Amino acid sequence: MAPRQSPAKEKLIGAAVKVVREKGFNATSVDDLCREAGVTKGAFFHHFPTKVDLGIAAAEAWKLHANELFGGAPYMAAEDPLDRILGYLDFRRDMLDGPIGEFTCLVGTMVQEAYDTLPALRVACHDSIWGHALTLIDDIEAARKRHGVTGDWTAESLALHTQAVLQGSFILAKAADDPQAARDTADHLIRYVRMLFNLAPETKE
Amino acid sequence: MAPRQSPAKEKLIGAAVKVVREKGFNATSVDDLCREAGVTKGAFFHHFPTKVDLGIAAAEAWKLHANELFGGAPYMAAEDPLDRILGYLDFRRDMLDGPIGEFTCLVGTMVQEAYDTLPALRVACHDSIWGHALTLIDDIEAARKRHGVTGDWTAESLALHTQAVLQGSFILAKAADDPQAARDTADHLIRYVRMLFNLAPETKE
DNA sequence: ACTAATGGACCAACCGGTTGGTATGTTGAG
DNA sequence: CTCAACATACCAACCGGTTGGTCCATTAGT
Repeated sequence: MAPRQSPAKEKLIGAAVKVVREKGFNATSVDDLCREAGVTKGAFFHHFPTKVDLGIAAAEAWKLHANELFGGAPYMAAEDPLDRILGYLDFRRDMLDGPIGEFTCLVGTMVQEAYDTLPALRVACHDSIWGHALTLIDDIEAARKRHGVTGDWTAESLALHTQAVLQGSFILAKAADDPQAARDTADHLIRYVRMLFNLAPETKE
Repeated sequence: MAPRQSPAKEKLIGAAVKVVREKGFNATSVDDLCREAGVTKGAFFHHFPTKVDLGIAAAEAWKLHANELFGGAPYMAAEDPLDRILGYLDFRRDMLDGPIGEFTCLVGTMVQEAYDTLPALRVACHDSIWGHALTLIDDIEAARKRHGVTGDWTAESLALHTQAVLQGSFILAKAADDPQAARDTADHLIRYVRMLFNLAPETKE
């Protein structure tokens, strides 16, 4: 019983998350992944038929990781759904610090390389991004009702917009080799959401 | 004199812009580029010492292309700098249509793969993005003065924010294999800028 | 309880094709 | 004649993936 997933498989997924975020999917070789995971090539192809399949598994693991990380964060305990949304955005902004490979998005990186050439991986990245955005929609809708906010936009499009801004902020951070521009753009996003909900601008500390 | 740059060089840069946008930098081989450009490998390495150098040249060409395209657009004739900004954003949104590889950003794609492994290419991508954002700053600053808008943000950060949102919208379009989500996020950006300048929401047609 | 068969996890060595890059030649304009 | 602009042929390294096998825990037969 207790099948307990084989350690090599988990180690390879973890290695993929780490190395692909640094080097991209195509530039990461199977040997790179095996070296990082501390397993042999035989083990790799025992668990994954192709390199793309590991990418897909990593995208799925990434979605689970995100939903666990953000679903269990302290701000999720707030009673007002708007506070949960603003708490989420603050949390995302404050994450934009330290080494760039440690706060950027695995699936956003992969889908840039895969969208036209590796359709199965593209779908896995889509599911990962949309799956995370989905967790925001209910709170956005609830906050809208609670605070009587109307406007010509949908909860889904705003949820996706937050993800787009964050993905774009990662690109700025990578281009500048500095997370400051990413934080600035996250601040604009926060300002926008506050304006949509008729809140005063964030007070500077 | 009119040295007229050698045709093979121009053709290779054009091929790089096209193929790298579709497949990414690493997945694009030198042979791919030569085939697309209709030149031989000898011509390639006659003009570019390495593949990365072609990437850098393509990033520079991309910046020139962007500044020409947006600098010469009709909305640039508007007298009010705010109208130029809003015209620019509308133009960017309306571009989000057709095949994905034809409206996405070359340097945004490349820098995702290059930021940690190919520093020279990362710098070229940075210069390309920042160089384009720079062209927006003066209008933002002028619009701010003209319309008496204050607020806790800088013209530079807003210019970069517009680029981040667009880059993020490309990722959504690639993930979904559909530009609709990209247009929706561009609409949020437009709504945000209008709110910053105290304008009423865009009227639906 | 002992054993033989089964099958998943894993490994080292290897394979053919592709990669970025080079060496050497050819051509045509000034 | 010279020199830039190409073209042809080639190479060593690396790529994703395959091979044939070992180790070992579980299970079925007796």
